[in-house]
Amino acid sequence: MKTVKDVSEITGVSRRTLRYYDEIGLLKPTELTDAGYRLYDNRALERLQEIMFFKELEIPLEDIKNIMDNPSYEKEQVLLAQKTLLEQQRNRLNGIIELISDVMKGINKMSFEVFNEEEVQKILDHTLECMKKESLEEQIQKYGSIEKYREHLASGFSNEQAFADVFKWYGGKEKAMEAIMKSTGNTEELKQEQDKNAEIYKQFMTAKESGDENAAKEAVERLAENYKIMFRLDNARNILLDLANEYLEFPKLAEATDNQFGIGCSEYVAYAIQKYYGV
Amino acid sequence: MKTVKDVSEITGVSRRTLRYYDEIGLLKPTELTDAGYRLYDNRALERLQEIMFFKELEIPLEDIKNIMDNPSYEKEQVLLAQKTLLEQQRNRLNGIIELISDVMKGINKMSFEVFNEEEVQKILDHTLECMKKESLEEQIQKYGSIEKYREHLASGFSNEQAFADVFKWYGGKEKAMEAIMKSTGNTEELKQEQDKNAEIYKQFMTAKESGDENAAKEAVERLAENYKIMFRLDNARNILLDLANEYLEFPKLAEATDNQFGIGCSEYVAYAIQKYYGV
DNA sequence: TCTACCTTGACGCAGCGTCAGAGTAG
DNA sequence: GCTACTCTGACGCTGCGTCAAGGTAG
Repeated sequence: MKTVKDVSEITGVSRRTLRYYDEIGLLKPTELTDAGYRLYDNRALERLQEIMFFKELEIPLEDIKNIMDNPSYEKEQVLLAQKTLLEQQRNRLNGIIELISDVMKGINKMSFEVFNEEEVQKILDHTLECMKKESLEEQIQKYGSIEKYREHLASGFSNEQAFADVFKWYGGKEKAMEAIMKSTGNTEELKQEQDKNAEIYKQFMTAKESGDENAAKEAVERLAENYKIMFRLDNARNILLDLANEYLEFPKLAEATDNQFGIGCSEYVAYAIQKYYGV
Repeated sequence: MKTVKDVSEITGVSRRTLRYYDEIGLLKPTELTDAGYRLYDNRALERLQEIMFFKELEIPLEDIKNIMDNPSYEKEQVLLAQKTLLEQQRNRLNGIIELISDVMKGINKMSFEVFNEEEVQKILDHTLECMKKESLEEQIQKYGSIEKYREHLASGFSNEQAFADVFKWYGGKEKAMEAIMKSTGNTEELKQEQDKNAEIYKQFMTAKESGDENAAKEAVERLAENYKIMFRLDNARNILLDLANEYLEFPKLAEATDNQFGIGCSEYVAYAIQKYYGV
């Protein structure tokens, strides 16, 4: 029979932990002395070893208790579930690590303010200037007048949620400004990336049909690269995660995509993105 | 000015969270009404966005507060530290994921008991039988008699800590028994793996001198493979981590290794292992 | 009697979720 | 006066670390 100190020294588990495991009924001492001292035999030690093993796998104590007290509780199933969970966590960490790396590359440009009135006007001026005449006239027809159209654009910029998103994607005002100024105009250039996007979506559908998870993973990586180029982003994680949410929450957007690339496409892409980033 | 509900809806941050951030002084409302209602302006929203950004990077709220309230607190430094931390966590997860995979392959053999007296005798018999005559006689000379030597071996098996370790490495009695029975005998075969081990240690030293972290990582992987073969293990994570601990805690073992492969070798190997598994 | 053990109880940690009970804006 | 908001407690969660005050084994 071993006292708490013995057990603690043999196994490296702290006395407090032994007390706690007794409290929650995970590891009861074999026997109690008259004075209430906890005594453990070898069987208890073995049980403790098994507990430590499962604990290393980051399995919650409550689950460990179930696994061990309930033989019918299939260990294999628990292990598989835990593995999946940990893989997800790892993917999430990978996404965050990449995000940090990308942010650090442009750290000196970080500035966390949002556009003011003047800046919005500047962006609008630039946008309208850069628009080709035909498409501008089209919009004017649609909105009645250039002022109305300008108002419409401005409303997009005063939408609080949009601000929040822009902030999230670009990590700051300066960068967003810069990116917008650069991108409002070169519709020609954008065409290329849009074509590439379509190609990537086809890759998603191929992956979907063959059930090739690795191909889906690669497609997400390519999509991220393309988004970085298209939107002048340092990192595409946030914008892709938002895209996934939109696909899942707004049927209209999902429908449009599905019409173009096949039914279930948007949903598949959304889940692939979420899986890749571990959310 | 926005109420808590407004802010919550715009940013997706819960009301309770806003209250908590007020409590800990991370985000104070811009103003309080006479009735004590919290009101936030756009600047507060911007600050909240920045908070959310850092929170996504898993940076503790206390650190976020420091970063934001103290401009001298170098963001770059914090980000780098956080990145390192997350990489470490990821490595740990990778190690555990691999451990689970390997355990699941042999899940049907899992049985969490430790050797009993009879089994120990069986192992000892087998060991002595398999020993070559010369080396056996050598040991008899050393210990005085075969009984003394047998006792010495048995003492190794009744060492509680040794039990705990064996359990940890093999994940169960059955597997450990099997492995021991198989391995006590073929000293010839073992020689090969020992040579390979020496080669791997040389690779560690090369990596050490050139500062090539990737080479060190590969060496750890090779070492793990070799240990799996040498000790008939399903997974080498635990035994390597124990090895690293021993190198760092017992100078005698470290010295022996250093004498063979160069000064600082054991320490380097130990840290490489720990880094690889993220501990 | 001294010392090295042992006991229980209770607070603290991080970051909120989730009630409850009571006041307030429109 | 109704409803939808707001407020401030206060407990709960996980897995222990870390005192504190007091009993016990040898």
